[in-house]
Amino acid sequence: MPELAEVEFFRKQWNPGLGQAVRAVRVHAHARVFRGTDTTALRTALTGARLLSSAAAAKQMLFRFGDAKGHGHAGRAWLGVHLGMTGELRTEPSGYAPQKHDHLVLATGAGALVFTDPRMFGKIDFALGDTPPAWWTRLAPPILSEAFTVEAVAVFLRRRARAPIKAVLLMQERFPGIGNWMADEVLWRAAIHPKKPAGRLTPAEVRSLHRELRWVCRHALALVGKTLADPPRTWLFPHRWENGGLCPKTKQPLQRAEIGGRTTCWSPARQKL
DNA sequence: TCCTATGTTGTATG
DNA sequence: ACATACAACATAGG
Repeated sequence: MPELAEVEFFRKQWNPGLGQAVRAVRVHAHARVFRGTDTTALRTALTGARLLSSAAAAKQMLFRFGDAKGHGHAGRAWLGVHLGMTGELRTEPSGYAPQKHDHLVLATGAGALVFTDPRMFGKIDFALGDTPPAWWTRLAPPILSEAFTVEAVAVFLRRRARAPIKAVLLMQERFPGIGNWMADEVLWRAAIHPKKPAGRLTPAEVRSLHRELRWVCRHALALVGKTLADPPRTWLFPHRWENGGLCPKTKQPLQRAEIGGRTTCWSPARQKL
């Protein structure tokens, strides 16, 4: 279920482990989530290391580990987590027995830090070093940062002029953290049809898109990022998969179709081509 | 049985 | 080289 705000919620689920030393590491070494990752190095480095801090950006999380004694820079390690479609982080009581889809479990004095992912579209990354890995540093500027300007959006839409705006909003290189539900929510609020080619948005629509992107990110983080609760019924979110769902603004029927390879919901009374 | 699912990536085509 | 479209990945649940 993870987009921007859900990722922030799951990041915090490992907070009980902050400051704790890792006593043991359980790994499903051959699970797809470890593709491209050296699980032996991961186990060696994290066993005995202390969890120092965590951060979330876009749909990524980064956990920083250091020496259990807190001195020296030898043994600094970084654990990257992407939740894919079905990934979750949670903390279980000490002594927890890993279940089928619990691909990584870090046993600490404050409980077991669990990464679970049935479909395994998620990914675990591991790196040693004094500085965060390059993939983390190179993430696009957050939508809620100063660097995310109307002009940056306009430039990007011009380059993707022929693609439907819905597909363009899913591109992480410009809209980090936006996923299927947030894209639909933003377009609905901005009153833009999801099939509209990105290059055909008017300047006013681009400004509106930029404004609603920031609005949805800010409020999703405040609601979903705190408790994982569904957004209220004044949002499109709870209506989009309902049979006979109605637009909460117009009270007219919602429509669904596959756009940009993803099922998309919109309000025809409000979003026109 | 068949369809769907809040994601990304490799590959083919233009 | 760049932009675009889509199958593939793997599992569970309706």
